[in-house]
This record gives sequence, structure tokens and C-alpha cells, in this order.
Amino acid sequence: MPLVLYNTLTRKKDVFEPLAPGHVGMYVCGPTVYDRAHIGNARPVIVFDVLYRLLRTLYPSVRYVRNITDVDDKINQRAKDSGEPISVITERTTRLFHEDIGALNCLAPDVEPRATAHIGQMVTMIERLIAKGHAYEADGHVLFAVGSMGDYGMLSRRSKDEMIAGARVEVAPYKRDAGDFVLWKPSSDDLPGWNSPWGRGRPGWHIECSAMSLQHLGETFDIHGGGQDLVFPHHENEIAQSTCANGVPFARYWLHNGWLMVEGEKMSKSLGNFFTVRDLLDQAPGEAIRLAMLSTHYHQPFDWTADALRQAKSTLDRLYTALRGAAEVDCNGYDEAAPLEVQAALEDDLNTPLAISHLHELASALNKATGLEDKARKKGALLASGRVLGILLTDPEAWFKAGGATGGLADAEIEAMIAARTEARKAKNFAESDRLRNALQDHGIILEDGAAGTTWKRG
RNA sequence: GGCCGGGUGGCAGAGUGGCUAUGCAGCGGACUGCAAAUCCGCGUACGUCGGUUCAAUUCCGGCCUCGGCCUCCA
Repeated sequence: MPLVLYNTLTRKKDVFEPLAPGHVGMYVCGPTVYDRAHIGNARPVIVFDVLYRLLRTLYPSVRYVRNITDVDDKINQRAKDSGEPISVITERTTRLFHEDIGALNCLAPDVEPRATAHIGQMVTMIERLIAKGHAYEADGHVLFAVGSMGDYGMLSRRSKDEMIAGARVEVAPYKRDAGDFVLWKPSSDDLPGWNSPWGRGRPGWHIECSAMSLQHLGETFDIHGGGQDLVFPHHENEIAQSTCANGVPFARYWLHNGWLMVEGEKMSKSLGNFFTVRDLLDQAPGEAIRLAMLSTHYHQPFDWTADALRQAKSTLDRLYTALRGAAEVDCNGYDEAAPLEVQAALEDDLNTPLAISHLHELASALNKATGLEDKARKKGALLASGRVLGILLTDPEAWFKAGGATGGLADAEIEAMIAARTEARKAKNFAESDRLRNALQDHGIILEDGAAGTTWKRG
């Protein structure tokens, strides 16, 4: 099956073919580092991590670039409010971002460029745009002239007239066209700034991605991703800058993940439904958060609910239960590639919900498997499938016993009570046996009596 | 107002012109000292009104309805 991806540029599923055979270049818009990542930030990171993992199973060479935006007015504001130097804020936030998404089993990109390390490239690109008549200097700013580009608006499919008619913000008087956007703006002494042909200043929002993708992936590359809200204006403007500056097509496939809601409402601080990844990691394992995100197709809006998280956790319990039952089975040689149906689901525009349904089927098959060979085959298939999705990466025992450090009974205490219960059961003292089990249950410990003895897990 | 995406069983959520996923919850059974886990079985859903068709939840059109975006929010 060929890989097909829904391309915002064409508004349909397109068969994916890399520009250079065997090599894929992908750019995804990364975080602005002024505050901890919230779950809305986490969605594209997880979605494109799955795509990255899938691409790596299909192509020998994949170059994944995800930027860090470390120059931005929100960062400036944060520094002003807190009194902390900007570099302290951006470095700390970057480190926390890595921690948070690492806990969600997201692989590091191949390149993680920082905007402040590419100011020179941005200035060069702006100069080229001015030279080609696509940008102009006005009132200390450099602006991109949307009127200079014939098919501006091709990604978001809106005409310039519409944009002007719909403009809600007062148009700065120095703009030639209401749709013109800032490439470079002046900085006062108290703001970060770099010397440029237009005086000391800082870049506009969009130019960094054009400059960094050029630097690390070239003029034309395969995939550009991000949240749906970035389609306009951010990605539209990236296309304008890059195609006008380079004179060749920019990204070929544009992928956008849907918006994230919380309990049916838009997430916002004022509604009190605003969660950081860190908040959620205190409530559930990262794998459960990740799986919850993947339980809806990436293109759909995702409604984050307590129930969705609970369901994801219970799905993982079920899958890990199957793996735990086959702990002794050596599946070496059977776990290299995900089975066809899982691969096919993902190759069909990253249909993760369908892929997950196949994991359930594999778990059932593993539970029912009798022969060693059959078990090894199913276990290997389940593990390989999990790997593409970035789940089932933990040892099953560790999965079920996790959470002990944060309070409650220690493993040794639990083991001791189980031993006492086993003695009671041998003596047919079921009253005592049940008392012990209930006592453990009160601490969230669930016992399972099997042929090979009693196992336990933290519920 | 413009553009875009939805409305599927109690819930979540795929998908398909006829064979109607998957999971959770529920019910019945097997297993178990009792449980848990697992296994077996059960529930026949597709907003609405028309059209096309031998056949539509799936295609087309109208309507209702929900949501997103419309200059810097992922």
C-alpha cells in the first residue's frame, strides 16, 4: 500500500512520493518557549512523532526538523513581568519541553534549530525579498507585499479581498495593503534586537520558519506540518516568503492536525480547563496521554476528557496484560515489522484509531494463542505495532507496578501481605485471605490468582 | 458575512454502495474457594427531507445542527 496523506494544499488525500527517492524531509512548527507545554501543544508533537516513526519504517533516510521559537513578543512580555532574563526563560522552557514530550515517548527530531541562531539567514532572505520587489521598508519595519504575489492565499484558499473585508484589526497606516505582514520590526533598547540594514530590530513571526527550513531542508522539501490554526496566517505567509525569495516551490505536502478541546469546550485559562502536560503526567502515565491523543484521527478535532484518558489507560492495561501473559515468550525475529493491517491503517493518512483497533485484535489473538510459535508471532506483532505508535515500550511488570514511589504501600509490604494471604489460602482460611485482599484493594492493589501464583498490579 | 470540517449504537471512535470495525460500559455463561484477568455469547447505530440505484449510513441536493478559522492562539 502506498502512503497517502491528506494535503491541505490540494484538499484531498495525495499519494506521497518523496522528492528525492528514499529520502524524506519534514518540517514541523515547534513551540514558542515562554511557558510549559499544554496539551494542545502536545497534540502536533505526538501526531508528527507517529508520522516520523512511520516514515522511518518506509524510507532509509528521514530528516525531521522541528524548530524552537526563542524570539517572540510573548517571551519579551514574560521577561518583563517576571524580571528574569530572556535567555533564562527560553533555556528553562526548552528543557522542560524536552522533559514533558519525552515522557510522551516522542523521539527527538533530527534537527532542532533555534530562531535566534538563524537571524543572519532571516536577514538575508528579507534582503532578497526586497531586491525582488516582494517586500518594502516602511516606518522602520520591513513588510511583505502580498500584492506582489499572484497566488497569495493558495493554502488557506482565501482571496485578498476577503482578507481585507474580514480584517478585524486596525491596519497599520504604513502598510500598502491590509494583508501585508511584518518581516522585520524595530526594537527599542529594552527589547532583544539585532543589527540589520534596517536598524536594530527583530524578526517577524513567519520569517524564522522560512529561513530555518531553507537552511536545514533546502528550498523545496516534502512535508510541512503543524496545527490547523497555523494554516492562516502562519503557513500561508511562509509559503509567500519562501516561494518569492527562492523562486521555486516550497513544501509539497502540508499536514495539519485538528484543534484540541477540553470537555467539549475550547481550552482556555479563564474557563479553568487549561492543563499542562506536566499536570497530566501527575495523573496518568505518559503513554496513556499519548494513546488518548491517538484514539482520534489527527485531522479531527480532539475532545480531551477525563474519560478519554481513563479509556486510554484501560486500553494499555489490556494490551500490557496480554504481553504480561507472554512474558516468557521469546519473540525475537517476529517483532521487526508491524503486521500489514497496522501498517496499512497508518499508511492511509495516519489512521491511528483503526491501527489501535488492530492492536486490540492482536492482544486477543495473543491471549488465545496456545503454541509457543504462535505466541511469539502475536507478541512480536503487538510489540512492533506498539513501536510505530510509540506505545508498549515499557516492561509489563513495570507498567503494572508503577506509581509506588508516589505514596501508598511499598512493593515489599505488598509482597509480604500476599505471602501471608497465600498461607491463609493454603490453610483454607478464606476469611483471612479475603481480609488481606480487601486491605490491599483499599490501597489500590489488585490481586490476580493464576496457575503460577498470585500476581498484583496497581489499579 | 466568507472559508473549512463534523453530526455513527449508553459512551468513545473507525469505516463501507449490498457481507454493518474496535474498545469501554451493560447483560448472560465458562473459569475461580470468592475475586481479578482471560475466554465464549448477546445488543443491529449511522441528524433530517428528497434524489440517483436492484440496493444508501456510505453518492448527489436541500434543510437543521455543532465546531473551527478569518493578521501573529499549536
